[in-house]
Amino acid sequence: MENKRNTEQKRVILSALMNADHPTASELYEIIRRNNPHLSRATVFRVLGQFADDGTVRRLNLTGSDTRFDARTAPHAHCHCDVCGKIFDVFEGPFAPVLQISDVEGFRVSSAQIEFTGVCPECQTKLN
Amino acid sequence: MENKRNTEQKRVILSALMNADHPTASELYEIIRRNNPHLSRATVFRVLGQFADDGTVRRLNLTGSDTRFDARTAPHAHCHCDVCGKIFDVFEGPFAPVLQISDVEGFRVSSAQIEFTGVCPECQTKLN
DNA sequence: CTATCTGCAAATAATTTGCATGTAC
DNA sequence: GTACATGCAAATTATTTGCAGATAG
Repeated sequence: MENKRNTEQKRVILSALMNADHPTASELYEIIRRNNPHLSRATVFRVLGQFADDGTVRRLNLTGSDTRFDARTAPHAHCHCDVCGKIFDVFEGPFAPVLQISDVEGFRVSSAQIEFTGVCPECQTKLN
Repeated sequence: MENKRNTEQKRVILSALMNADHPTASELYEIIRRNNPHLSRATVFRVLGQFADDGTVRRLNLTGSDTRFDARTAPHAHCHCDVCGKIFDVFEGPFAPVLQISDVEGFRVSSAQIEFTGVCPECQTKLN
């Protein structure tokens, strides 16, 4: 029922998301707006929601309350820096197998999210 | 600077949270309200925020956008059922070591969150 | 053509804040 | 006594929705 037509707006939104760093819907809207003043905020929310529902993008619920979006759909974890606020994608590591778990005590798992909170290498350096 | 005084409201809020199931601030407010009609919604938000900041409770960013709170501070993962919406705490499992990771590619980890999304055992039974 | 989409503005819902009063220490 | 806490209502902010006009297929 969702996301049936290929529109200019959808192309612009997806392309902007691929070039952005885990933005919220509003942040992405502000970016898009510079080159597409007519594309509305409601459309950004609507289209991101559709994309998330049909698996084109991932919806992230990270520290900081606002929902963020990620165009990278391959399983990966996120590292959220408390200092600079940046979010890093991490595809490999000892946690990787957890992203593949399909059963937890009888609970049938369809997807897993891992978020690490802390301080990124760059901010560690600055703090010294 | 935060959470300096031990007030009746803080005691009521913490006690209600310990008996509730990962509620949002508003959900907890509705519960508390039944027995404490004078305790205000703003106080619930304010106190939960302080408790989260000083480590008394955990702030959860799970699927569903609204921030939830958890009085269980020991490291554990969450399983979120897509069908009934219930959230289950899971303390043991192959993912447990991930909750102890302190370094991810140079990123200094202070805390980790793991959320599994899927269908709980009870809902699996109902679906058959 | 016509079912979908979009833009706009108004509506919701969550969370925060200002400020006067209350109270823990 | 005084700094901190609370209640209330108003303010903000994020997100959703209704609807009329635009457009993909």
